[in-house]
Amino acid sequence: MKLATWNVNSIKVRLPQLLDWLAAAQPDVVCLQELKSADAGFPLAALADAGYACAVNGQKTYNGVAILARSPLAEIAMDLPGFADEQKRVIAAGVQGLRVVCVYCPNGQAVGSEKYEYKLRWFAGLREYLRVELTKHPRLVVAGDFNVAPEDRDVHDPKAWEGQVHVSDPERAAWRELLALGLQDSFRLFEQPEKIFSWWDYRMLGFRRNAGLRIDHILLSPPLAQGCTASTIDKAPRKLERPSDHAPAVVELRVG
DNA sequence: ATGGCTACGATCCGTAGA
Repeated sequence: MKLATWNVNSIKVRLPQLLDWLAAAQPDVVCLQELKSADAGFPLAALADAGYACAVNGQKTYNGVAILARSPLAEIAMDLPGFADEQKRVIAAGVQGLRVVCVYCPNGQAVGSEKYEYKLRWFAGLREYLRVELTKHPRLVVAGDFNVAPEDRDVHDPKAWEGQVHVSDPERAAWRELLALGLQDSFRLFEQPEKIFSWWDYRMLGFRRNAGLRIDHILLSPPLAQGCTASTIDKAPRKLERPSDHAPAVVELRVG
């Protein structure tokens, strides 16, 4: 099974690129973030024509997440239970014997800001949610835009980014608390080339200079990590005209 | 020089992303 996550930065603008990418990459399951669309504006029909069922937790202008799958989606759940939040950042579903949680973690804006404090509270809520999910679903995938670069090797210029939002110690500690639940960063299950990133700033020729961060991740519970045969980032869509600023992260899983 | 793009929803600029 091929499972992917992609922050598309507007489903409306990116739909043609998404359809092309689905046809080329042939993923079985795709987690999408930053739809920037209400449920009513989500292109269900176009994706059905492409062979995908969809579970959507949409929001106008900001946020919004969805799971696409070539097999039926079951037990769809929205948001973090017990964490009051207007922002649509989480959707989960059962698919092909897996539990898939799609997340769009807060950006945090700047260390010390109100949004940064919200980000840290949100991660605590996510951790508690995933702790419970793992007890119910041993075969768990958590995929999405985490807005955290876990280590300095996930940052193009660690010196320039030192202490900044996305790399600060409290954010990285929140990330490590997710791993402490027993989840594994699929990307680091394998030997990887240096300077592989999933996001590049639109400004300053970020992509051309490979001035990026690895902030889009696919976490796997132990039984799934054991059956993971590849974890990569597909830079191809980032090279197109009018791209998302994020590239898809992709895993190959052996599933029973 | 703390900016530089891009998307959105409001106008002809502000908010947000990362």
